[in-house]
Amino acid sequence: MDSALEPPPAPSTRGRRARVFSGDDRERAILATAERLLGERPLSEISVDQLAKGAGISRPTFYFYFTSKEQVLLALFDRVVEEARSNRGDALQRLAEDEEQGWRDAISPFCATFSSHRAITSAAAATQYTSAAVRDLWSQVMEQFVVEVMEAIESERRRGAAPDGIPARDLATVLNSMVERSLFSTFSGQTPAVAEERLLETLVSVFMGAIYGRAQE
Amino acid sequence: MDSALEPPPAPSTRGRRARVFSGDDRERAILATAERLLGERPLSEISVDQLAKGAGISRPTFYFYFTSKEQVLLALFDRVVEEARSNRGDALQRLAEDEEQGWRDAISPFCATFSSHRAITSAAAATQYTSAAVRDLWSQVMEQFVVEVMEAIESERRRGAAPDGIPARDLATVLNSMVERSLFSTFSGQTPAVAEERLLETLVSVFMGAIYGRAQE
DNA sequence: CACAGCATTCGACACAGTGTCGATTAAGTC
DNA sequence: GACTTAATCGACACTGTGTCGAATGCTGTG
Repeated sequence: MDSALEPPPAPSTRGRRARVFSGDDRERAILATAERLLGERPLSEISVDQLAKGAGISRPTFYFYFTSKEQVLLALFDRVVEEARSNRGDALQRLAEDEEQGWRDAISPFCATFSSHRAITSAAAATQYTSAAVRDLWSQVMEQFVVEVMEAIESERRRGAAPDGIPARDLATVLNSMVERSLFSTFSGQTPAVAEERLLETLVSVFMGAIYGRAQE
Repeated sequence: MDSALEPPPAPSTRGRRARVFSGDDRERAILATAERLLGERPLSEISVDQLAKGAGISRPTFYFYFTSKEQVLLALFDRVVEEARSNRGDALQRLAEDEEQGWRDAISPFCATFSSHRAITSAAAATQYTSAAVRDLWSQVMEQFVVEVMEAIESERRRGAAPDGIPARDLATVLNSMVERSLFSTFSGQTPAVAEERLLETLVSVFMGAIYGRAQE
């Protein structure tokens, strides 16, 4: 089972491609192969040839669909990012009801998305250092989370629930860095790392202390 | 200015070069070249040939000194780690006098070391994903810091200065992840990142809140 | 001083991976 | 049936890695 697709998919009639495989099929096969292989080894140890073979095409044909293997990862990661965005909910809008539960509900879907696509997210985190395109997408995603957390902190301070302190943007940034790095450590089995089942509670605890806890009085 | 060391006597271009440098000189020249080039671009964009040329030797000769370019980074990083260890001081032993100042003094040398060797530490952080040897050394270093922070937290809890809560080891781990990732973001100029001059205060503030701050009572 | 042995050096090779070009095929269009 | 276009791949040029074996000079011994 080297090929991700076997011969006869129903000759669906969309468009004008009743070829053996349509271009879309091939593109999906490449993406599926990449996701499978990323579960086994990092992108740096996966060659374009292996992606092509896995999708049942030759190496030059791969370049008909993607300009590099990094672009494949980018496409996969893009889908994960979309999923994360649609899952994120409005927990941060309901902090006034129950602060701790609100933060937990805000962080949780982030963890869940990372967890269920750990091969892709881990690869994306690692490939930041190699590919500018991946780095840009990653930092755009992080920027969005930082802004959301920052606004939530400011809102909590305005309503008097959280004390003033260091700039909300700075606080949101380091907390976000903590979540990012901790998720990566835990889900890629590094040492030291927090056990998966305690990670969410640990992160929520630091958020609570950092945002609401008044340092030594 | 390609060669890190110029041969004092001008030997004939052709044929074997006269032995003007000892092996130690050459090894140092390779390390110096690597450090210089890492200031300009990541390790993945530096070839063995460029390291060799920079040290005034041919590519095969490079392999007489190091088995790969990752080993060069490992040697550089090892020296930084030693420096960090010798600079770390005993601030965590003096938390009882002034908690906030104690944590600041404990985190500060860590920041300083990272800062003054940012090319090497950034490269080491990035190369974790490529090289198992670098990853092992890095996680060994992180493990040491986590243990020190964990013991300090436990000590603060014992003396009643900090409330009990989540396991000290877990707390120490995520705080360490935060420091690591924040330093990396800031010193490699990523977005989002905290400005260098506010980073230490921001980190200390989160430490104080997470360790001493009682979440909502 | 000769010469053996060791440290050091590099040319040349084999190999793996990347990215491109041009020719070729087959599907759909007119 | 000729034309167009999406899709395909063989072959090539190139970059980088790691190894081998043959030089070359230095150092110490007799």
